[in-house]
Amino acid sequence: MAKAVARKQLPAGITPVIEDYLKTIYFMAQEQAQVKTTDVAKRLRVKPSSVTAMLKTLADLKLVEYRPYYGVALTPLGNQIALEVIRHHRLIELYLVKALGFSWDEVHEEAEVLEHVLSEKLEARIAAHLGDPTLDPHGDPIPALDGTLPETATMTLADAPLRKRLRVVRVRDQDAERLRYIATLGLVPGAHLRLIERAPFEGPVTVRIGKRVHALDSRLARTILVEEAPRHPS
Amino acid sequence: MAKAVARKQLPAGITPVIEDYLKTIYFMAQEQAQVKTTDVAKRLRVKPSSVTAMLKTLADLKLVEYRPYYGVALTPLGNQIALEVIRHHRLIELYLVKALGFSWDEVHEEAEVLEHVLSEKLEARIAAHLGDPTLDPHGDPIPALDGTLPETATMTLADAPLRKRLRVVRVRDQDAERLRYIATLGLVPGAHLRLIERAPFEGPVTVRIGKRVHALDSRLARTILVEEAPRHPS
DNA sequence: ACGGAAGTTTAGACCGATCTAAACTTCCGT
DNA sequence: ACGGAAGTTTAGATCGGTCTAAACTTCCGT
Repeated sequence: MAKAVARKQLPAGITPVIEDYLKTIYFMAQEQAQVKTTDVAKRLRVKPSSVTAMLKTLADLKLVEYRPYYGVALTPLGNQIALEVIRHHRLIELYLVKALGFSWDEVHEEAEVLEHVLSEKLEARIAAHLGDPTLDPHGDPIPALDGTLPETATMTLADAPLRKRLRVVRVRDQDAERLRYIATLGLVPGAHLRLIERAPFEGPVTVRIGKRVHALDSRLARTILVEEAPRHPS
Repeated sequence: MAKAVARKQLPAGITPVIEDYLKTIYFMAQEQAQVKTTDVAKRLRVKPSSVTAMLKTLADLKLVEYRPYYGVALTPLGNQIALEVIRHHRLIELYLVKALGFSWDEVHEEAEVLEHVLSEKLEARIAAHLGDPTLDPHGDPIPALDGTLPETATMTLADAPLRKRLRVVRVRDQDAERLRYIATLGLVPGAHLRLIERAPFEGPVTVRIGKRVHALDSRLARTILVEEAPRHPS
């Protein structure tokens, strides 16, 4: 009982909250050049002043480079920790689906909590049990132990070529409702489809999956990553 | 990200720390009539003054009955929460052994952390996956959802009858080192043995397990619960 | 080139959980 | 029956993480 949560090796005082900040900064850095206080605050649903305070703490711990009024960036150490947490998250998501029958829209929430308390030992057993997987249930790449991140396709359904045979490789969404909707369309990783039509002015996109045809909002289409599929059906 | 950890239904502000206090008080109450501040402090490895502070908090939350200078006892509500946490703990222990190949000496530590973050949904899936088990890997009973606790044998190896055929039903120890030792002796739940001799003055106890004979310290023997085994081998 | 809006940081407070040091109870042995 | 040791509680501090309110920067548009 009581005993402190032992953390692998490096820095001692890494709390779940710190892990969340690092993860957030990590994700935002690959969406925008400058990661700013307010952005972090919005994502984490805290006030900007709280973020400022935490950024100072993180800077003291050498986890981020923080320049007041300008922005923040992860140090190599901060980056490594972010990737470890993301690895935990995605391993857990996949495990819950594969081993315990969760659906892909349920696992994000669970993983959000568990990622912070997964011991190295448990992580290893889970990874082994899954055969050292590289993709989670949404097609998101699972960082390897050495911090390597398998890169995946970058073409979205919103700008894929018409008429070609495509395969869904990744669905970049964590909202349970939308994921359920997307699943009813059959737009899960591995699914094959063709882009029939793209309406102008960021309008909806029409796809055929099997025999069914669906119109998709372009914002939704932009969250679905695809690649050109090799000659003929699965 | 961020989102608060939603707790089932009843009281809102139940933190992991509170859960640990409740669990501790629960266990101590069945070992001794009076649960006193210092005892709790020792078990949780905090100072007595910290315990006093927390007991007041718990009393405000109607989780305990606290009488200064005398002692503390769980209310029905506190008891219920303690049992929920214990259920989590033991389900997790069993799951780690059955599903992920952990050994019985590794699981306590893991469960100690995970018990506080297990969602109701995950608990349900794990319980179902295990077929709604009633005993964890050490033979400790798993509280049912309704708070029912399957009672197990109370006869210890230290005061079991000589020469009779016995079966180990429970090993009341959480120390990894000792558990490993006990396992090498084959004294795991389900094992059969006979008590050969009991040295006087709380001296060691001699047992035969299969063909092997071992002398056990009486304190160790007292942590091993047995029952008389029905006619003939497993 | 400069004034104001938007964004950011500082100052100060709070809460949960812990600590140390000091005061207070309890109770046991004489 | 009472004095002291052991146990317990109070008082006040600290730490992590958050908040509000006020001050300060940045930068854009005129």
